[in-house]
Amino acid sequence: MRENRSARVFSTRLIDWQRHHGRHDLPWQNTRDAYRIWLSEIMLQQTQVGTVIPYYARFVECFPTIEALALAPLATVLELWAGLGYYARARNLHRCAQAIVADYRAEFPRDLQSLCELPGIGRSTAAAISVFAFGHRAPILDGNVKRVLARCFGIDGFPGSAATENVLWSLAETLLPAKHIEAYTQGLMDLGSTVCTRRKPSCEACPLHAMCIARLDGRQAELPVARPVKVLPERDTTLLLLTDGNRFLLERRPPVGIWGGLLSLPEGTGAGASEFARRHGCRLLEAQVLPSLKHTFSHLRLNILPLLCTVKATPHLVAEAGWQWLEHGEVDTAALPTPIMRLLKTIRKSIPPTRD
DNA sequence: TATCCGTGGTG
DNA sequence: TCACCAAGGAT
Repeated sequence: MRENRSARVFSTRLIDWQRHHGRHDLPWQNTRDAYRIWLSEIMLQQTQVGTVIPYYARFVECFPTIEALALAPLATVLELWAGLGYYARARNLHRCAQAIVADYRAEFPRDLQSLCELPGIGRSTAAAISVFAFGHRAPILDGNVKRVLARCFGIDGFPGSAATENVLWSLAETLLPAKHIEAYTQGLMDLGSTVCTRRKPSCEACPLHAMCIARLDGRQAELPVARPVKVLPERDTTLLLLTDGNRFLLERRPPVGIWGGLLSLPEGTGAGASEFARRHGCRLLEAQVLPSLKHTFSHLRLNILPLLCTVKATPHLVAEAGWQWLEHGEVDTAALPTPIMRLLKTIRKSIPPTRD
């Protein structure tokens, strides 16, 4: 009974706050187009709004409908996704579009269970689509919501742990209002990203401040409980950067794993550079060790040691399957991971174009 | 179930 | 420079 009243206060204040202070003009708002809502939700997974906006615009322009996306080659999808990270999302996006076209006549299923079974759509994303596209009652639980709930209800425990996450899901379910589910759901995310921020939350502007346990106890800085610290493993890798002055030699990465499906530079050793060049129809002219660059993933610190190999390519050389000679001018639009993209752009500037 | 998956913002 | 993490999902 008390729980119900608390839930009503929570949702009522949040909905009212969202109407006056929430975000209403993001590119994927003010539509019930499930395709666009889905696309935005996938891009927004672990990714901030400001980063997503330009990618979302390019996708909508290039693929106005889910059929257009389903019909596109995966390589094209990856090119547009390059730089956004978590590339499994792009592969799942493409597979999901094809599944919806093939199995659902290009219309998104309207029930939560069917949505959850589609590639790349988990419980929270399925709920967001249900709410914003269909107006259905379903709880989301992203990083913003976890933070708001952990503070407001004083939930101890790291939200990434299964036990704490279960508590948060139950809470999210309990709090759902009977009406205005869209404003409620959007309000939860807006509050988390603009008021109940990770550091220095603006509690004076919060519609929940009177009932927020973290604020009442002065524990805003301690909740939600931070991830347990662990040292990231570190790895060195030598990347071979073959160029004949006009082109770079790129390798298609395996479909799963780091940078899955993208083009990248082949791993190798300095000692094998000459043999490597010969195997690709080139003669090694000069090898130059470039300054190393560090790249931190969510689970790994990679120390990249680039080896610039200037080669003489045989005329009309064609790359083998899985390999690709990329013209210097094609670098900007290729499906390259960000550090490789940056590296190639840097090198390109320092290499005078050669003529045959 | 804990780990694997990118990148950029922020202080 | 560095830690921490953001509209999470798959395995």
